[in-house]
Amino acid sequence: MEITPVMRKFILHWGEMGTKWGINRSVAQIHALLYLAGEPLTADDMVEHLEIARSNVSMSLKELHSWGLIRTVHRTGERKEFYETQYDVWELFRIILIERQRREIDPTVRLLDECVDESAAHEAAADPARHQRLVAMQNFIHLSASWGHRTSSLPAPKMRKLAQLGDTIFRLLE
Amino acid sequence: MEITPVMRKFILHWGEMGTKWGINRSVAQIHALLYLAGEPLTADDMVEHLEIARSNVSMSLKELHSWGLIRTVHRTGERKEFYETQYDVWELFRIILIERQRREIDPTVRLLDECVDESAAHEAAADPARHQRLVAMQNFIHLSASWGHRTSSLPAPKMRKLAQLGDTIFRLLE
DNA sequence: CTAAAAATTCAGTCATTTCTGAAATTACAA
DNA sequence: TTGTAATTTCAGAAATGACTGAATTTTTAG
Repeated sequence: MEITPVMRKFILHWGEMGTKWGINRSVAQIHALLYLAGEPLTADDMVEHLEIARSNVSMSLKELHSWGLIRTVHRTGERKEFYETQYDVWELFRIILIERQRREIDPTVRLLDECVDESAAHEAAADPARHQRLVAMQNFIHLSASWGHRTSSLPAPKMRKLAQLGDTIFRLLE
Repeated sequence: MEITPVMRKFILHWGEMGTKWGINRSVAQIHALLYLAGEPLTADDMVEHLEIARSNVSMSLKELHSWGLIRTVHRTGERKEFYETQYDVWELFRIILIERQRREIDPTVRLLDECVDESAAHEAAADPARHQRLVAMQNFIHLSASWGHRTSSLPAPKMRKLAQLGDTIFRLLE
């Protein structure tokens, strides 16, 4: 497997994009590389193509594993481990949605519930309007979380279908 | 205006959340403070409540301005400037959506279009399957961008309505 | 078992981002 | 104008996050 100019371009952009969304550059680059490669790669392949340290690859693979974005593949007659990602973009989207939900949205839901409860108990009387703003934010986050959960529990083909329903959905608003 | 325990809790969490999504902690905290305050505040208020340097506040306000998330308010008889944010969560969501679209999604659409074009011209023949994966990613990003643009050009009340249409929409999938 | 290969861990280094304080600029009241 | 208050800028300090290389652990072929 060789890196073509287009692959390099995509991988570099994906890495930058990752950093803007709170994802480590190496992690994003490795994922992009695996997606484009289309076949399982070894850690040493990644070292060679991305020019990063072996230990960095190891840590990044661990991270990708914890996200459920890659799996380890064994090849008969090969001692090294190979790593592979999902090739279905909708499946990838689903996995990332689930994880961000679990790591960031759900804790925020909990925090806002706590804030609203504590506010109701001790602070709402002193400033009802502020309490209302907290509740408004709570509602927003709850609604977002609900969309996230429902969407991510859809199988990938249904998610695609939902996304392609754009026209129909926006027509409902008229 | 005094900072209550609930306000402090919310502001600190918002700051942490910001860092996980690529937004500077001080910027997120200031925004949270303004949202909860419910009234325009001066830069010195922020220095006092968030315990950060005046210059940091100044830079962060500039950043919030560039996102269109705050506006400057003048008070008669007051020499200082006051700053205020939107209090409508849907309006806030709309503004953030537009900006992230403009800064990150749209450039990614462009990059993927370029990648697919260059691939078609020079690389697709050598590896048609990889070209197809690029196209799949391009479609995904285009679809996301389309949703983003349509959603963010909806007025806030319609956005809320759309979000609350969850049940109806998911029933369309059955 | 043993030895070599592969993978992982982690302390320390490097790079980037964030934050500060001093200085410069701008705004405005007198 | 002039002087003072307010704001902004920016160079450098501090903090954080990313990455490396050496050492350790795990795996497996012989």
